[in-house]
Amino acid sequence: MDLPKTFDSKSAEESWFQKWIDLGYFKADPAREGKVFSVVIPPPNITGQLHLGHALNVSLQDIIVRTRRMQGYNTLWLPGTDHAGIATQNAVEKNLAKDGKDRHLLGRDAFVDRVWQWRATYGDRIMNQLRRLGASCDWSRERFTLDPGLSRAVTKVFVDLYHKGLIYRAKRLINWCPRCETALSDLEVDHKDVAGSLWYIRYPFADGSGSITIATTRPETMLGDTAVAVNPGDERYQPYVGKTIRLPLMGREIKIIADAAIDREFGTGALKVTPAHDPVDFELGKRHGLEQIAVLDGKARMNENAGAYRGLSREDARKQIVKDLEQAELLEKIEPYKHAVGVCSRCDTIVEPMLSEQWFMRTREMADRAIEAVRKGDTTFHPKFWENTFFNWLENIHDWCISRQLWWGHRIPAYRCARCGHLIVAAERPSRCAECDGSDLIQDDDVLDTWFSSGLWPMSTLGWPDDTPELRRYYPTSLLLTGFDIIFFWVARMMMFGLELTDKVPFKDVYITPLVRDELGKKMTKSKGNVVDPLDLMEQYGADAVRFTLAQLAAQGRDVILSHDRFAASRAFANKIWNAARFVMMNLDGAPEPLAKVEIAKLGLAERWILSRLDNTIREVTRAIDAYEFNIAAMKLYQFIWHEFCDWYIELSKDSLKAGGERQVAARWVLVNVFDKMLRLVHPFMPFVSEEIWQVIRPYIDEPNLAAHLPIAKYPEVSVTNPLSAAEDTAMNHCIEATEAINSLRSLLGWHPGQRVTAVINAGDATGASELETWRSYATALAKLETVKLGKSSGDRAVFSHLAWADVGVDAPEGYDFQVARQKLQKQLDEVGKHAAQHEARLNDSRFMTKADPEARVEVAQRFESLQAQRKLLSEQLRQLEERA
RNA sequence: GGGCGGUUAGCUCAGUGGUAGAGCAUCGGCCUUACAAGCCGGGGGUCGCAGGUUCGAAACCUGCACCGCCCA
Repeated sequence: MDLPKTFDSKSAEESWFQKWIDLGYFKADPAREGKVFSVVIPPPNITGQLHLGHALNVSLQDIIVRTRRMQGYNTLWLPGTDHAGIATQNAVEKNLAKDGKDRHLLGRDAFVDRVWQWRATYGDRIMNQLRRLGASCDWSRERFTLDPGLSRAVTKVFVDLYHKGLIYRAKRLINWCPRCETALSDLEVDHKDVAGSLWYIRYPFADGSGSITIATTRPETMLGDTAVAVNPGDERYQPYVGKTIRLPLMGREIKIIADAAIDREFGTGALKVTPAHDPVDFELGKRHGLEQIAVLDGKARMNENAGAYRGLSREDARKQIVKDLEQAELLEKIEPYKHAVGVCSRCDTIVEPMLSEQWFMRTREMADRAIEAVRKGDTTFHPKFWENTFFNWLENIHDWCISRQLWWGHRIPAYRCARCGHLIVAAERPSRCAECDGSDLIQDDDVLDTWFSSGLWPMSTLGWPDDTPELRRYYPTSLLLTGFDIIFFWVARMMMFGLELTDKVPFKDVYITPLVRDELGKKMTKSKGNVVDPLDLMEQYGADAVRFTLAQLAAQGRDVILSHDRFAASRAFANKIWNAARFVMMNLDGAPEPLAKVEIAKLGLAERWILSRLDNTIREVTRAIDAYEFNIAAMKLYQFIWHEFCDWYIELSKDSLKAGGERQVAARWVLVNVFDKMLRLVHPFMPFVSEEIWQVIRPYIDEPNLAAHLPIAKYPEVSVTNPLSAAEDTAMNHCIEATEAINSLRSLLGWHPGQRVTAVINAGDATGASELETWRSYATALAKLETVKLGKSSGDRAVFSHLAWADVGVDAPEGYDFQVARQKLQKQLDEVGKHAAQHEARLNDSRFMTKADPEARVEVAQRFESLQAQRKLLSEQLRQLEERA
């Protein structure tokens, strides 16, 4: 069968993925026997487009899922998306705004219909992009956080936790986004440093006896001030405590109070207190029983409590107030001041701390259980240091504000009686009020935080609260693989919910992926314009190369820094495998299908060597994947396939293939056998190229019940008995070292690469002779030798290279300038001399000789001897070269 | 302000106490019938800095610097 000269990634990607789906290879069957490996995808937003974070995430998940599937596990990888309350609502509102409309114009039901339409159009986009990457999810089980089943779970949890007292309603200072017009949780607020100002404002005493100067970063909130506070230990202000102030611009009388929380160093040491608009002031106000006066409305405009400033935006109000204070000569000074402001993580608008009645979840006990579960090792993080981040957040967690003033999401199952005001929390809308029997029950307008539903994801996607076969079989899941930025949003909340609702951790392992950065090491953000689109990369290099590169770069504990060279190298790697396949196929002309098995004992040294190297690769790749060391697994595969299989075994097989007869039969069998296993190992990393090739190799594979396609082929296992003895292993290593040394000398001596040369090997002991015979033909082929002799120099034209176990010499061509070789040998001698001196120094060091391990002493002594011998030989040869030069 | 991670070849990274490595890039030579997205060979590093522990430190400890991130 003829294969084209280069690998066409596109056609392979298109043809195979659909076929695998059609054949149902990725479908999970809870009824099947066997060990379980289950993963739920961290659900991306339906608003999202595939970015490199997803690509990395999904590539790594797919690598481990495909490996486990091939290893015979009952494997489930469940895909899906979350409804992304704020983000999706924003997207649809933006579209409406284009037509000059807003959601209020449409009304709630019509607007929600619009969002569903939007989802129908765009909601599958990211899932389709994951398919292009080759994600072997069970696509028949795709879930969405607003699916009926998942919504039922959300409602049940809300109702149950409410009745347990873990969910409650309270009036508190919360984070409010005036653009989204909704409450936010602490996590949805980002902190940004801004170059602001510190305004020093004089607050006159009511009795006209003077004034006290306060410093603030937010002069506009002074309209809501209900006190001025100083530290009780601050001598400067002690006499003023208890005095009354007339609040400028408002004329209200407020008191000066003392509180230990006041930082004397900040500003003047006297602070205005605005309990309705500042978290610190809120607490302070509670301690001192201060009035809470809100001066801003939901759009962050000054409200009816703001007197003359009513209707102004907070920005305009600030300007006007500063101006007015200046005019009243109450503004003492303005200093530049850098401070942090909270912004909405969705729309970047500055968040307003607002006094508001919201739903909260009590988190302390749930957080403690989650911490305990990780401490006990029920769930383990990889890399482990992320556990600190997890603990730290949970230890300092506050109650979670879970209500959002949005229309897109799970509406809160709470109903208020219009007649008596009684509150009922129930899964189904009650028909009558339990208190007054009134029938006019109004459901709470608010919806739940999206993370409330995604926190239930590992359970709800498997059918919880019902006791389904899926839940019994696949929960708790084996692994959650996600980015560190999601530790709080998902991991922590899934842990809290999982333990609270099922008494089990939701996943055994948590693998935290690194952050993907651009080639300059910068975080990719839309605003920087440095975002690399994985779809472009796939277009350019192929999905296999993208996957393989991401796996290679995913070293634990490090960020992934992109490098186009790496992608190109991976594409070259795919092509290398492709061409190795062409070689194998070219040599299977006329071979029986399948090939008859050849006994290991009848194989040549090279054949048994490559089988042994294959075993080694299987062992190391399997171990690395088990430890989530994807980069190491990728590296081992690369090393084996390119260097051991292609560079050495394919080259060595050529002779046997030409020879015909039993040697050809044996070489063909080894080629197919190794190639088959190799493709199976590489398949989880590069699913498309491996399948494309495996299909043409497959007819030659002799295996009972051989799978039709790679995704369900058996994962390779290490041979029961090593095909290679220790002595043979040594022999083959000698062969490789000698060949490399000879090639190096050929180059040094200026031989044309095609020219056959004469080499001599001086192994110095009797075993060398018989060993050489086992690999003489290999070295002859790969080092392009005319002859290779054993023993001392063949004459006066040889130049030597020194290996630990032998000297290897190559004859120089006519007219060769021995100065070149001399320089080279001198360099070698310097190197050996340096090392010898280091070893000698140790042996002469009495402290080393008395304190070092006995084995270390012996080792150093032996090495020194060997180095000395090398040094002697090198000097000798240098002397000879000098005679010639 | 508190915490975490990183600093090894031009680039991207391995390397957890005993002779500094890989891939890419670079340089020299090769169109050797699987592959020029290739083959063979070469050059290139005071392992961020300063102390300490140790017979011995790229590795372990302390401090510092720089880069990045998280939390407040």
